[in-house]
Amino acid sequence: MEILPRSFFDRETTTVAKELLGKYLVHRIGGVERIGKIVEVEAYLGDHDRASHSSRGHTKRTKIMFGPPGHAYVYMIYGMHFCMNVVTEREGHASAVLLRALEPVRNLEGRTKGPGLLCKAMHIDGNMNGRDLVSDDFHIGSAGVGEEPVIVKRPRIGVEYAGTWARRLLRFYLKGNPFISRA
DNA sequence: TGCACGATGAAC
DNA sequence: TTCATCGTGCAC
Repeated sequence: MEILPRSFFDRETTTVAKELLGKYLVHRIGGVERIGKIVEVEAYLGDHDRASHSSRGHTKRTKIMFGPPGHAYVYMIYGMHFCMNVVTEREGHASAVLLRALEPVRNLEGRTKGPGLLCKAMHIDGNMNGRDLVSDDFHIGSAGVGEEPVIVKRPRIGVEYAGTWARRLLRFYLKGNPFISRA
């Protein structure tokens, strides 16, 4: 398995989002290596995207999104769950890809369908915010070229407040995969 | 300093 | 459909 380089993330966000499908999220902590295949993601395009946290501007919470690509943006939602994003595009362009569901591959216990459950199963919490994903113990891995996946495009979940941005087809998942958070 | 509200998940 | 639960952003 090959660690994806920073150049992978330094590209247009929807391209990165679609190409993350079928890749592997790897997290090694406390001597345990956990691996899950990414099967569902959402793209958040930048501070012009009304559904994106970065649309509020450069704040303490969103500063990671404004930073260089290839880093983890992890935030707490509803006071009890964590969600993980991968920061994309050049520094200053506040875009990211939310990881929504994983197919368990190695050492994953519990469910992985949904951004909060995914983080729990991978032992990802607020301490991981800002971590560089181009690293040995926390990264996205590629198992090499496989056959071209069939990708389904849908509106993003839980962003109804975002006006026309709520209708954009920026949620992507692998067609037919049983670990999608919801059809 | 106070307050409304989530890029959710689970229970009912 | 309702609710748990708290950090963030913005109003005052």
